[in-house]
Amino acid sequence: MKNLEIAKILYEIAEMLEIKGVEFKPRAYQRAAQSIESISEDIVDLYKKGGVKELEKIPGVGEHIALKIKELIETGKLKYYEDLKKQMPMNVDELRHVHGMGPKRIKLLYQKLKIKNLRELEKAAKEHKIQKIKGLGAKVEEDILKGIEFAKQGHKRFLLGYIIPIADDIKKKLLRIKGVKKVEIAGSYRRMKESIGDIDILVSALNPKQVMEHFVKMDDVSDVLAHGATKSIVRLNNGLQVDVRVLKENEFGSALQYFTGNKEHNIELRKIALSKGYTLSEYGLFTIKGKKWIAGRTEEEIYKKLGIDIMAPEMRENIGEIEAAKKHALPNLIDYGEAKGDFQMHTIWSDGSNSIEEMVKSAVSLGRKFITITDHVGQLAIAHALDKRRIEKQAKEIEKIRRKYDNSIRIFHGAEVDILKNGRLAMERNLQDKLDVILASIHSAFKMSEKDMTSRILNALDKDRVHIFAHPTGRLINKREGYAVNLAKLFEAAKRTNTFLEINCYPERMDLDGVHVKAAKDVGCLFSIGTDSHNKTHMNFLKLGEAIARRGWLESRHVLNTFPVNRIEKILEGK
DNA sequence: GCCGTTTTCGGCCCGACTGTTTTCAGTCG
Repeated sequence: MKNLEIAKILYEIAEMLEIKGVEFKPRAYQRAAQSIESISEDIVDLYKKGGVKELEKIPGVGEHIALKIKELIETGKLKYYEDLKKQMPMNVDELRHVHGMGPKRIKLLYQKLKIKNLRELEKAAKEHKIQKIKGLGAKVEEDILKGIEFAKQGHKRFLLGYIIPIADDIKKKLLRIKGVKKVEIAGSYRRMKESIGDIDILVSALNPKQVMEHFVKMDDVSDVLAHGATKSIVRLNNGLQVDVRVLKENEFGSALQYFTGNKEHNIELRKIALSKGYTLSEYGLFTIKGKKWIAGRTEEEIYKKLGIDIMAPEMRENIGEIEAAKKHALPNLIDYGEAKGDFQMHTIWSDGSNSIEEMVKSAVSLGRKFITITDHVGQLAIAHALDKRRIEKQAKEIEKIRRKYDNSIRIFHGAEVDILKNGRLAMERNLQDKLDVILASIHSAFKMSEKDMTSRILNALDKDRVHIFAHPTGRLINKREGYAVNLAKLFEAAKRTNTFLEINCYPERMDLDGVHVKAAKDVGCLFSIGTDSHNKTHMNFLKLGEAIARRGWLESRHVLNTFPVNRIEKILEGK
């Protein structure tokens, strides 16, 4: 049983309790679920290590939820959950994903119309039965139908790498409206989360109404979901939801703080505010008595008044940053622009679409100090994997290009080599020794058991010349889960063998992610960033890698890409 | 059900927008 499976069950329990009208418990289950989602340790390992007591150390997990998790791990089932489901004739999970369907309406529609699932909800709406219920109306019915349409398309999250240009474009459009002074994009975009659900934009302007008018009429808007005096929400043609709020100047900092979140981080902050006799909202920090305004113009002054250090938005996930900020022990994060080069890219030699020289030219124009050509080697026929003969030929071409560009950039000759099923690299050892950088990765037999996959990888790290273990979990966002691997053992092996863990920042991969990076850093691992570029425009993804590093609390000393090139050379040669 | 610089009981984050209403409940973030 995996963390995400357990979290999902806890979320479902929360939803069912909400429908039953139980107070406070839903929040408790949600909080526990959220917490379990965001820890990097395998919850089964935690339980094996220290039993129920160890589980209770997870924030939001107390005695009772810990016992329920124990039951899930040991029996694969949970009686409390099964009993709740028996009391709940409708498919709560399905109905909850329709925009506008909350617990109260799910309950009401079951009581009045016996609606149990999406299909029955759609039927009732089309037959106009919903608008006849007291408290609902024609508009609600229409919105439900729209919500069903959207839910049917699948509610995948959008990839940060592809959303950044769209968000920046909207920002530019808003800045062009007369009277607009400031525009900031908050939310998961500002936290640089690898996937985002919607975009939250904050505007400081003299004329809120006019901003709202312009915003809902932008090109590319397919639906207006809300249009108020200071807040509007639209959906773009690609399905992305965008929220805009207009604020007064002395609210801007508190709003930016609030809408950056995440939610759990904010809840913790508000509790701190209450403990100090303040109340915190998007409109500012106020005294409880008398509602006197204390702060809100900037984020800095809010954190300061709360007595804690301000941290980078990327860290605000309630995974320990507030405790660190209280103790003035926040890390000195790697900055954007500190990664001076790239440790993974492909060319027309394997499955890329640009030549080596085109990649080099592009890298030079981006100011990169080094790049690494890492075409595929191994069994990936689809990727035109290289064999020994072609690697030697490629080496000659790289040598030629090096002479041409020598002063402007260091070109490492590397390869991304498959780790075969038997745990050996698909490249003979004496050839490994001729290359500057060996990336090893899994591209086949994904479905091995965790035990077998773990020893497959560890074997390669131990016996072959592996500088970097690439895209360590193998996940593809929205497409497939990673393969089963014991990350604790992997991290320990990476440290023992001086293997860098890759932060692969191709938008679909973003692998490792921030949570795993933080866990690996805590055991002493080091990292390399690779864009995994398959054409020259992909090299721009490098800053996404820096973002993951920041989300994983890394300092520049943890990231090979920030080292001077001659030091990188020494480190690579040392293996 | 969880949690503690108001500690083992009594709280639990806060506000905008919408639709269906004549003052508010429900949903969302």
